[in-house]
Amino acid sequence: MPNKPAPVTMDAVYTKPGYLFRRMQQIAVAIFVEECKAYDLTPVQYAALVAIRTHPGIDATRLSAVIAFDRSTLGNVIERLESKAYVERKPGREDKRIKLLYLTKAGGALLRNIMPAVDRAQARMLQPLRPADRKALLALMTQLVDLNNEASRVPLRAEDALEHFRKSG
Amino acid sequence: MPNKPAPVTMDAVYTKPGYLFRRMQQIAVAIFVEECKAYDLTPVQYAALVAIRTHPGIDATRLSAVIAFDRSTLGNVIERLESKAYVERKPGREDKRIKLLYLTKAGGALLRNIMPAVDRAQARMLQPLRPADRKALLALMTQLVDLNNEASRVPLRAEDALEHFRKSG
DNA sequence: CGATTATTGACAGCATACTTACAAATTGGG
DNA sequence: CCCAATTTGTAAGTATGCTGTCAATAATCG
Repeated sequence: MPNKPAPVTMDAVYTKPGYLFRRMQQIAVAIFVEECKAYDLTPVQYAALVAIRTHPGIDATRLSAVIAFDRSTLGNVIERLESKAYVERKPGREDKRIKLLYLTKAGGALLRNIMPAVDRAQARMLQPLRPADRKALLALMTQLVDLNNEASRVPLRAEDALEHFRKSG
Repeated sequence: MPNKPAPVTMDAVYTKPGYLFRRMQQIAVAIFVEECKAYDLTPVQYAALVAIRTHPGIDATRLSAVIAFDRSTLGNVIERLESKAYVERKPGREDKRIKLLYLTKAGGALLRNIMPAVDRAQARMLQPLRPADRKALLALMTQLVDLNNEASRVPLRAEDALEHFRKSG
């Protein structure tokens, strides 16, 4: 029996969810960076700043759970934010291992100023769709990300992290 | 006039498309790597192999357009595929600058063998949704990626690339 | 034809994203 | 209370994904 011939098209890639998610992430980052280039801030750095503003005095491990980042990656991200003077690290009083994270004044000001650019970026990502389709896509993505949470190596642990944080903070 | 107080929640991140796309990409890669770990192949390497199978003798620059990868990144990807003996680089006859890419026998065999694992991975990504919602999400993502094609730094140029490739190939 | 321009692959550098490993510090069980 | 297990930050290693630049080669225009 002859083997099936190799397909001539790229459909094994183009029509698959994995490719579409990679491609859309690529596009989303490009749009974000373009809209925010006056502030020299990446999407990841923005998310970290928002999380630190929401939870002042959080430590790096809990922060990684709150924004679903790898702990190792986050170390470098915080270093860059610290070198730009948007974030401060202070040693923990009770636990000498941890370093508590705080926004500086410059960090808080940056977050306030960058908001319009971030909003423009987020709007542009869905702009090509009709308003009803934007809502539908957002709802489906929210659902899917939530239901697949445990599948990623660094699941989002917003609630757990907060609870633990309140105890020791 | 008092300023608006800083929000207490992470909604400025969690509910935004940028975050959802990053998160879903993270999840998609984790699922792909897990299903394909017996083959030690990443999603990017898989896409490159499929593209080379579809267009034997393509050069690196055209390949980057066919899978919407950065040209610089692609160099390293090809190096890894070459060191695993899945891909061969041969100098171009007419144009001495280019290096033509071909699948090796091992590369072709790998692609055939890995297909079930890739299919499992792609299915798992959408698994938590109801079938109708899977179709809807796929359709919306396909639309959005296509309509936003020019927004990314490395737009997909499947047709252009192919045309140019036929001329000189 | 000859000079400018464009293309190709390579390299360096920065930023995410993950793995494993490690030392220091803390916590829990016996 | 002490030892074992755990937690925390950090580091090294690999892999994407982007920015530049560069030299060699091609293509084009005057």
